[in-house]
Amino acid sequence: MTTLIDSYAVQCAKCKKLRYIEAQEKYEEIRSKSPHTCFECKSCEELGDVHVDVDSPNVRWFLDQHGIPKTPKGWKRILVVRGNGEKVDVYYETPQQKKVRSPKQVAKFIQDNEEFKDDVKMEEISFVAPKRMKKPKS
DNA sequence: GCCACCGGTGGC
DNA sequence: GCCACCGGTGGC
Repeated sequence: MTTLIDSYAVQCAKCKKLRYIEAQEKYEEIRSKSPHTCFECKSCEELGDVHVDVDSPNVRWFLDQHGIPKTPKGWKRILVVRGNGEKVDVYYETPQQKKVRSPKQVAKFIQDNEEFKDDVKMEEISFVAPKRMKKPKS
């Protein structure tokens, strides 16, 4: 069974609470601007959405890097959690539903599909994977 | 034959 | 030592 990352949360720069972000697109928007533009809650008074338990048997937590570019229109960024739950593989799906998994393959795709070359730039693609969150050392 | 998935490693 | 990237292959 394939496990995909399909839920996203961000931390408010002010109150430090975590907020779920409904859509991947919205999440990517926030991530692309971070850390230069910090996310803030609409209302810090409201209770946080989630409590991170890195040892939870039900939920896996991965931490994303800042500044990953927004996925180009027509493309999909797919995050597959490996069987052991420790590592995530990043794939992109092209507008033709072809999966690519390295910058080299993206470059080749652009080369082979001249008609799409204006829709995607190498700088808009990042295979940097989120990392499994670990318990902070006490 | 394809491709989802994982292992290994070069480059940092 | 880590991890982005790629090679190889088992299962279909």
